[in-house]
Amino acid sequence: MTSAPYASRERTTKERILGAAEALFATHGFAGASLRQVTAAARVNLAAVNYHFGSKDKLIEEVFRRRLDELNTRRLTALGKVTGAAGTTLEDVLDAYIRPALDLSRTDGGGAAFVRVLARAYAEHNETLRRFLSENYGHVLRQFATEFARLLPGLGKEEIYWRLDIVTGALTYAMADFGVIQRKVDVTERDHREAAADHLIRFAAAGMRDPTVSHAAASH
Amino acid sequence: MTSAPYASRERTTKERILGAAEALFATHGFAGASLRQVTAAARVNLAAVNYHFGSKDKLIEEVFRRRLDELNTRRLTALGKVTGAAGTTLEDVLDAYIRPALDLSRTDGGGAAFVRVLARAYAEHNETLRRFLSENYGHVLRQFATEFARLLPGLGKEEIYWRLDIVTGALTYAMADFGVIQRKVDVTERDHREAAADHLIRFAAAGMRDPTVSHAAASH
DNA sequence: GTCTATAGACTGATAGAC
DNA sequence: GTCTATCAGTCTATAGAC
Repeated sequence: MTSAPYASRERTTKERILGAAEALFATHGFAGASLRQVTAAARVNLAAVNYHFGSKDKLIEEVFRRRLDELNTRRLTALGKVTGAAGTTLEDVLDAYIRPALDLSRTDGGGAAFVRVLARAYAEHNETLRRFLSENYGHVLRQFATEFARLLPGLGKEEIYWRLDIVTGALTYAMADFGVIQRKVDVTERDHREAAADHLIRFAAAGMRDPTVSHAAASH
Repeated sequence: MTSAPYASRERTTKERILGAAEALFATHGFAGASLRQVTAAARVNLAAVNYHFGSKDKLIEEVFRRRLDELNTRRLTALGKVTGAAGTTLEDVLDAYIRPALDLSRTDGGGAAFVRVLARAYAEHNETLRRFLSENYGHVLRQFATEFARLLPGLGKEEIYWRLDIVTGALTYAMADFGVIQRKVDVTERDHREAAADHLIRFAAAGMRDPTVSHAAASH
């Protein structure tokens, strides 16, 4: 990492702050990264954050919105391409759900940092943030659930959501590169993520397809 | 939650600090929870943390050690009971891996808070902490991998680790209760976690058992 | 072992010059 | 829109009385 990768002079002050904040929130967390660190990395004045965003909390919100809007759109576009088609497989739908997320994590210019910010957000367990995510992603999840239900007619709606939730957990973990599996020196970052996506999609497909239905689900 | 649940008078100052720290780190993160908040919740003096633990970082370490030693032991005990037996199924081994973790998350007296601390630790991506976890858990993971390899002779060692990593991701997510699935009012906390464990074990079993081997794995 | 008091550094936010 | 200077508050850590 170079000393000030977010200070590229063709970007605006606002964008530089967003980029620097994303990287520092990923590394140190929301509480752990100070506005002084952010503005120093962005090579802007300390007062610029409050001028452009109003407060630290508003800055955090903007960091999320910028990436989530894009991921949102890309997932639905991918789903639209396979939905309703005759030969659509479970793997196709899982691919539409998983791959844009893992692609984002290898995007140049901050995407890789953002997925770690997102993982932190889940860990934060913040109610305000959960509501924000649910409001912005709720309809995406519902569209995917509908398509899964069509492909897996043996499973009830509730069972579909349980399984989709497990997939999301494994995906979040994989995106943020939490895993114990260390990339080997002769494997590129890109190939490593590709391998992770393949493993995840196959694993998820097998789990989703499992015909067994838990008796515990009956209690709901 | 009562106003000062960790100030019970039959516990020592040290234990009260650990309990309060666990709860506050879960809610606000390591950087977000101050020693003033911790000592206030524990109803001890501010200086007591530095007297008993030396520093905030050492306190964080102790919060981890206390719970991980127990989880470690319980997983290996559970694995020992099913390992090598004639009728042992994949589900039995997964149960030994998953259930102690989810049990911990419903333990009275702080276990539920700790799993959120653990999830935060993963999100922190801290190298020191990763080494700490790897040193303390590496051998546990290896023992489980060996047993999975015995039950799944069609899969290579590397494939086993990829899949175990996915299971760990879904488990971490489920433990910390990140999921979008909200517990319904007529379902107890205990039943909800039981349902989550059942779903997770079945899903993981199907994923682990999948005979398909990724072509991407060949690049390793 | 527990307390008060405080050092010394850092925080987010803002007022006001340019 | 960007700057300096600063306020008012917080933080960890420690010295020293009891």
